[in-house]
Amino acid sequence: MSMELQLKGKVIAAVKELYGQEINENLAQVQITRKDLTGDFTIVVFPLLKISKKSPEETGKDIGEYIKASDENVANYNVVKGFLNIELASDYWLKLVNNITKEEKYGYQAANDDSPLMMIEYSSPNTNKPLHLGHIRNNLLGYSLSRIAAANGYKVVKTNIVNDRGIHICKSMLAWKKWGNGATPESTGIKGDKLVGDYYVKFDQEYKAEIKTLIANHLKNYSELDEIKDFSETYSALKAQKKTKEGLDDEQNKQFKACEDLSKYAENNAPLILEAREMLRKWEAKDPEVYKDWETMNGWVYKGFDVTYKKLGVDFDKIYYESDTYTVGRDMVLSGLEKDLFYRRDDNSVWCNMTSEGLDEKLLLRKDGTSVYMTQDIGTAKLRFDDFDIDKMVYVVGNEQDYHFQVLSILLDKLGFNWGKDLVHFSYGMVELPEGKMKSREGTVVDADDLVDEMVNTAREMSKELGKLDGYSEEDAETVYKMIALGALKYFILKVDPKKNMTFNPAESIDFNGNTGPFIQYTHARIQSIFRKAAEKGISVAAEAPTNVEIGEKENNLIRMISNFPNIVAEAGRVFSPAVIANFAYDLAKEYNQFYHDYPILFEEDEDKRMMRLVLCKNVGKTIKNAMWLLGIDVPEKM
RNA sequence: GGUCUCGUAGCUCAGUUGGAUAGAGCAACAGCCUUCUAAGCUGUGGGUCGCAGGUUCGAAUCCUGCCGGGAUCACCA
Repeated sequence: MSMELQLKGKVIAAVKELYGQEINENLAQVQITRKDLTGDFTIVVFPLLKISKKSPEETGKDIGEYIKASDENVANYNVVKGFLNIELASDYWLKLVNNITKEEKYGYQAANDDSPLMMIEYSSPNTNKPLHLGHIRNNLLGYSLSRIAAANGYKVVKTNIVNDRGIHICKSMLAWKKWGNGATPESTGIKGDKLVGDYYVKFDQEYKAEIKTLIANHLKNYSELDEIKDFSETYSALKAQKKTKEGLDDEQNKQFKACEDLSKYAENNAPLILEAREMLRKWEAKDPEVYKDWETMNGWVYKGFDVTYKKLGVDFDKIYYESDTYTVGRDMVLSGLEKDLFYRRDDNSVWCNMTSEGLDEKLLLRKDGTSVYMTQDIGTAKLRFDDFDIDKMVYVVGNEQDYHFQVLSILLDKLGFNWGKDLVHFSYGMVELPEGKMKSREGTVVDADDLVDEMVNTAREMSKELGKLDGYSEEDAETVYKMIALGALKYFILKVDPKKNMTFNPAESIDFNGNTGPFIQYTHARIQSIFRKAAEKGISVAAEAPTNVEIGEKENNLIRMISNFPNIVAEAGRVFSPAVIANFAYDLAKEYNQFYHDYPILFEEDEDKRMMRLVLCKNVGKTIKNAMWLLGIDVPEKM
């Protein structure tokens, strides 16, 4: 039982003994003492004043005295302004350290055959463009979550759903057919996912041009727009004004409606989009030529993705492809239709009425019978359910999809999936640039490969300048550069509360000093260096620390922090937040560096103290390593 | 407009079930390497926790209203 719980029990016992009243356990508040005050645990006495009918100071003293007398681990206590600080004996803490030493996987709970299975979906790329910074956040969060879940005793299956079909894929295929002249990754030397992405952009440019022409040609059909000079200027001006408080007057409203109509007409009737839709129909009909091109181009993209995934150090246990799941989804929807869960409109499209759940009506199949996003997710769920005995399903998907998952949860529940109702949408915030959202069509995205490469270059330059890896082979040094670069990037992303939007400024490169991954990695390397030096001096680290020495303030802080690590892991698992782990690792590293600066370790003359500190260092190193593993960050022996 | 979400130092972010004097890093300035790795340590300056009420012994944290940013409400995925 943890000391926190023990103290809680003591407080309850003390109140009963001293004031003759049974209290609810949430009145017995025990927390970790603030760093700037003396003590290890703090009991808040304010909630007890009504019962004690004494001043905060007196109440604190009463309870402090009782606890000190009844627990041999309690060395002393003090009362400050209604807060009772309990000080524990040195040997209590040192025994705790010796227990931690025994656990190599300290902080982790192992899964067994009966453990619940958590499936975590993350990444979910589209095969029409390369991965960017937004995907990086998704991948890093998903990967870290899977490790945190594993450390909390879950069986974990990491999964990926590849959006490999749909109109967006047809767009890049069509552009490549039209303007590609048979270009391949081999012929151009361009990475496959980027090559395909280039044609997606090309499509968009040509499409926009067609829309413009169409609008110009049809402007005369709209009498409301007779007078205007520039269509897009007028339209966006009206849009802007609609958002303001004044809004639009009747005349402007008519114009606005006309703009909307014309714009919609052009978007739906541009030759390119008609061709792309035709291509999608052919694809769904398994037209051999279209299908072959589709396979070829997706093949290029997968090769490109593999490179990026490897670079990021993420992987999957099972990959699903929408091209396999969308028909399953369609069948599910049709069977739901038979059971009257859904309904068909006159135009043949299929819908689900969710107004009783406070939501809208949701389209499940288009009038031409093709699938939409939601249909595919239903099919994917079905296949996963067939493949695995899922207890908990977690979707790592951006917060722009909050509504989608609300709907999906209800649909899956209606369709009889027992985990549908409490599926977890791990909803994370967007990565924004200082000037706003990233837009792939406008070329303002931060490319994943470029970013990692740039970080590795910076890490290499910095290491060489500092000369820390002299004596390492080129290959070994390169491994460390990559470790540091990824450490910086991963920590930078993961330390932020996942549900919040975060800002990334590409102009200011990610730091390697201060509250960063390399700072924590450095701390680990520093600790390992001590053991190398110790070995040189012929000092071996004992299995147990002597418990007969007094520990200092920094040592006490360190022990308290590492002993709290299992609670941190549990908390991170409970709220699905790698940031909790990241902040812990930083605080621990920071505390250790202060200790390192203030206390001699190998130079300590008292042998027992020296040994105690060495054992403590060992455990701090292990805790840092284990914490960073949960973030998917490796720590070096030397840097 | 409806729904959701965020607002903490110049910038990027922490802040536990409500708890003590709201913390880090970056940037700026001033120090510390003839002892275990200076990617480190120490110090200085920097705050109306968006605003106004409310609940409470106690509010950055909970409630209400307002202001501001973002997302979403597609036969795009």
